[in-house]
Amino acid sequence: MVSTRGRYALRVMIDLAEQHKEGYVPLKDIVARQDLSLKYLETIMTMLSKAGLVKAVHGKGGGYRLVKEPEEYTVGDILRVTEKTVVPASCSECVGDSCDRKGNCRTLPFWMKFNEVVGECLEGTTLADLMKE
Amino acid sequence: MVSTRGRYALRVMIDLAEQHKEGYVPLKDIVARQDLSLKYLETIMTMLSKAGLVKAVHGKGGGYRLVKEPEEYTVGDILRVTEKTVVPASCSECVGDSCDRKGNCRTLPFWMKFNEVVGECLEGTTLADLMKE
DNA sequence: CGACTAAACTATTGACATAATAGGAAATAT
DNA sequence: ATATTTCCTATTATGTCAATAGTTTAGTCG
Repeated sequence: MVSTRGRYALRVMIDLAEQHKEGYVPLKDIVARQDLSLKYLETIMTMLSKAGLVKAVHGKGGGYRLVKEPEEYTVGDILRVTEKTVVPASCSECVGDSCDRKGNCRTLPFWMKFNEVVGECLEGTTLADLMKE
Repeated sequence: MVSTRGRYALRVMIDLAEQHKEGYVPLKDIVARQDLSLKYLETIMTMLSKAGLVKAVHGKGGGYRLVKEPEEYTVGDILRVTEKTVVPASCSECVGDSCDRKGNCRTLPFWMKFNEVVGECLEGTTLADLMKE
């Protein structure tokens, strides 16, 4: 389940995409438009900034802006930053791992498939797609 | 992310499906085959039993057995019992809900789509499918 | 009936993640 | 200088998960 943090991050990124031509956008403005807590969003933005998804500028006239074009961000790119895990089951990773049941595991193929389906949906949608909705 | 509980539940259900002709199977046997904690599995089995997915019989010669045929259980049926939530984002439910942003929400269509894709994968696979793997 | 077996119930523990808030420090434009 | 805005470092409350333990209830078999 995608957390509140991830859903907020997505909303903010869409907001930034819509203001993409306007230069740096202060959080204050985004908070006003999206009706979210400033303090909470600060922690989220710091994550996005550290991950290199947005560029931040301190001080007056500063704020955040996208580093790339909206169509270059997938939903997965964004959620991977804020969610502890996006992989739907830890088993999806146990292929090269220390799971002693691999080889004759009845469930592994399903988890792999599940992981693939979720991944396709996450990587197949960009910010630009969401702006059109 | 699907929890350990859900993954164990799926494994046990597959195990029960394989022993489907054998009558009631005590947890002790399953634990031996699957190498899981008896006490922890008890709590999981009680959930499955209360939900009506398996029938339980106390005492000597007792144990658990499937109520229906393996092909009649989808993975979703099982995970819905053990997972607090299988819906990938709470937004997927906010359609008829109190979310004051619906109507002009940029993210809702994506969450709906995501929910649908996950649902298809979960409902499109049965215990019988997993036995073949 | 009585011993045995197995599920069911209740409770507890530790670990961890999430959501949200708070105060101050560092950077930057005017 | 001052106002603005990001960044850093807590802290709190809440909730879930994973696992274990002890006891009770419900059947079976001799």
